[in-house]
Amino acid sequence: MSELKVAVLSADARQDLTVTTGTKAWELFKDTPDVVAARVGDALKDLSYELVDGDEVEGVAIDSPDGHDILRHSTAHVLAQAVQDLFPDAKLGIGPPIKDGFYYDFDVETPFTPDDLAKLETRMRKIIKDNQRFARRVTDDDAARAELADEPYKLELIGLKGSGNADDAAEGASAEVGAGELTIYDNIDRNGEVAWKDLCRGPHLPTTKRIPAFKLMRSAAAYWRGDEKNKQLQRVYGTAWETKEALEDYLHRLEEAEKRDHRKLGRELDLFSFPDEIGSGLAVFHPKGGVIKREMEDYVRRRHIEEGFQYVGTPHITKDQLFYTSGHLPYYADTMFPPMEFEGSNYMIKPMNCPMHNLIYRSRGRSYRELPLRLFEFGSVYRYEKSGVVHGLTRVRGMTQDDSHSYVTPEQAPGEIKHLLDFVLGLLRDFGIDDFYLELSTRDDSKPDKFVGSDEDWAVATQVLEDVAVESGLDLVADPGGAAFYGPKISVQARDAIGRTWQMSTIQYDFNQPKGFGLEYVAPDGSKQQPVMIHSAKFGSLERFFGVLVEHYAGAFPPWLAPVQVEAIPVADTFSDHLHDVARQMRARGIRVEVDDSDDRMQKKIRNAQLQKVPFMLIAGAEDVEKGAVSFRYRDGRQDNGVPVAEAIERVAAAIASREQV
RNA sequence: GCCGCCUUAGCUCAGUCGGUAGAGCGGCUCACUCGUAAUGAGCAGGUCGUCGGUUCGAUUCCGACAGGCGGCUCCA
Repeated sequence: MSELKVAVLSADARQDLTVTTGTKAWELFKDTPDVVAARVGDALKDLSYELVDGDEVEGVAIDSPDGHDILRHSTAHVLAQAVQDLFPDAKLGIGPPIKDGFYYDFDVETPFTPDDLAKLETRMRKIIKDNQRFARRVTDDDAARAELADEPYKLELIGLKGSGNADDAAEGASAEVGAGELTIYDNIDRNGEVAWKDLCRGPHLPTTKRIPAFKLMRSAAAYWRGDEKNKQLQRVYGTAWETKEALEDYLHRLEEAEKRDHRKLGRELDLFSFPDEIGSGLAVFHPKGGVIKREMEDYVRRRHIEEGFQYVGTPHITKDQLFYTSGHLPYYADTMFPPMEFEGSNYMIKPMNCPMHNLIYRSRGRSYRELPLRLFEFGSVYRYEKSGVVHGLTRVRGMTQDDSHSYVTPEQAPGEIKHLLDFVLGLLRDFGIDDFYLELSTRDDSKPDKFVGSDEDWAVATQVLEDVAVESGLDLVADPGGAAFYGPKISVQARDAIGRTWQMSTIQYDFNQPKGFGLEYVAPDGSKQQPVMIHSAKFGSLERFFGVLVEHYAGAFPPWLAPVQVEAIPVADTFSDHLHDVARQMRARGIRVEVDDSDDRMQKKIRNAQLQKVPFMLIAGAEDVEKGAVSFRYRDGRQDNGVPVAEAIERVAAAIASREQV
C-alpha cells in the first residue's frame, strides 16, 4: 500500500486529496456530487476504476462536455436495462451520447408507443432510485461472445472491436477509451447482484443515482449501423442533465426553437405555402414572402455585378444529351425528374445550371485576356428528392440557386477561390450571419467509382482549396468522401442566432466539366488551353436561405428585408388622413408602409403590428396632427413621442439603408 | 425510399362507443371613435384529405393513395 496524490477538479474548485492505492475512485468521489468521472493520464476513466500508483487523477465535472457525455451514456444504459426488463425479447443495438442527449437502439417485435415510453421512464426511475453501481470489467473476444450469445448485434460489434477496427462512430463520443480492449459494464444492485450488463467502453457514472434529471423524447426507426440495407431497429431518444433546472431549461430552449420554425412563421406571417395541389416540396411565395425574396435577389444580383460577375439567363429544360456531356446523368439520374419525350428527343428539367453556363462560355472563342470569366444567374432547378426528405423550405424539390461559375486559368484558381470566399462571407454578414466555420469535402479513395478524374488532378484541386481555407483563419473541418463527383469543395457552415449550423455557400473546384465540354481559351503563346471552372453558390438555394433567415431572425426581419417596414396607426379614425399623408411621403421614398384604418381599437392594431413583427409603428392622435408629428414606436416597445414627420421619415430611411437590425 | 404517428372551418383544436358536426381566433356586417399587445353584438364559413370496401347507414371501422410530422437513409 502506498499513498497517492489526487487532484479533484469540479466545476469551480480544486480539491487535493491523498489516498492509498487500491481505493475505488467512485468511493473517493461519492461525496463530491458534481464530479462524475476521473481522468487518468490522458484517458478518461470512470469511477469504478482502481487507482494505480503514479497515475494522475482528475475529476470531470458533470456539467462539462465530457461529464454530459458520461451522464447521458449512463442514462442510455439505464434505458436499455428498463427496456429489457419490460420487453425481455428486445435485443440491444448501440446507445451513444449525442448532442443534448442520447439514444439506444433495440430490435423489438413492435415499435414503442408513447405509452411504452412513459412506462419505460417509470421503470428507469426505479433503477435510478435503486442506486446500482456501474462496474467495469475487462474481458476478451471469446469470453464476451459466450456471455452475450443472446445479443446478435453485440456479437457483431465484438468482431469489429476485437480486431482492432474499433468503429468510433458506432459508439459515439465516448469511444475514445479502450479501443482494442474489450470491456463489459455490470450494473450491480444493492445486494451485490448483477442486475444488467452491456458491452461498452465506458466511462460511466459511479452509480445510477447520480442521474439527476432525464426524459425520454421520442422513438423512431433507424437502420442498424446506419446502413439502408440493414434491418431497422427502434431507436429511443432521451436527454439527461445535471439538474432538474438544466433539464427544464433545455425543454424550454426546444420550445423557443419551435417558435422560430420557419414553417410555422411562414404561415403566421403569410410568407409562403406549399399547396397540395402543386405537390410536395414546391413552394409558392405570397406577397409578403415575395417582397423578402425580391430584396434578397436584388441585393445579391447587385453584389455579384460589383464583384465582376455577368448576369445571365438559361432555360428550365434541356435535351438529356447535355447531362451526358456534363457527366451528371449516370451519377444523378435517380434524383432528376423523369424525361419528357417529344420531337424525337428526351427533354429533362435541369437539376443544375453549370452545363448551360458552359455552353455560354463555349459560344465563341475565348482569350486568356477574358479570364476570369464570371457568369451568374438565379437558376430554377428541380430535383426529385425522396418523399421522406422534403422539409419546409430547407429541403425542397424546386429551388432557385444563386449559382455562379468562374472560368479561370489554373494559375488564377487560388486567387479566384480566395476572392469567392471573401465575397460569400461578406454577403452572409450583410444578412446578419457572421459565425462561420469551413468544411473541406474531399474524395473517398475507397470508392473510386463515385468520382471522376485523375489522382493528380484531385490532389491539385484539393490542395488549392485547402490552402485558401487555411489562409482564411476560420476553423476547418474535414469531410472525407463528401466531394462532388467532379471535384472537391469548400462549404461555409454558418451558425444561426440560436447556435444551429447550416451548410450555406459552396465553392467547388472542377477540372472535369471543362474537359467534357471541350472548353478552351487561347493562351498568350497562341496555344489552346483548358480552363478550370469554379462553381459557387452563395446561399445554396434562395428558398433554403429564406428559411434559415426566418429562423435566424425569428421572423423579425431587419427593416431592409421586412415586408412591411412601417405600420401607421391612428388613435382614432379621424386621424387617419394625417397618416395617409405621411404614408404617401414615405412611399415616395420607397418605404413599404401600411396605414391600419380598420375599425379595430388602437391597442389591437399595435398588437397586430407587433405580432407581424413590423419594425416601426407610427402612431398619431390629436396632438400629433396639430404639431405635424407622430409617435415613433420600435418593435421592441421603445417609443419617441412628438417626432416631426420629416424626421420620422429620415429615421426609417436611414434604418433601411443601413441594412442593420433594429 | 424505410419505420411510426397524424389529416375535422383560413388557423389552433374539441367531438361523434357508426345515425352527415362544435369552440376560440381569423373573415364579413353593424354599433362604438377610443393614446400604446385583444370593444361588443350578429352573420357567413365544413362532401370531417381523396378514392374504394364493410354496413340499412361511414367523418367514425378496414384498405389503397395523397399530403403532413418525427426519425433513418440521402442531400451534386
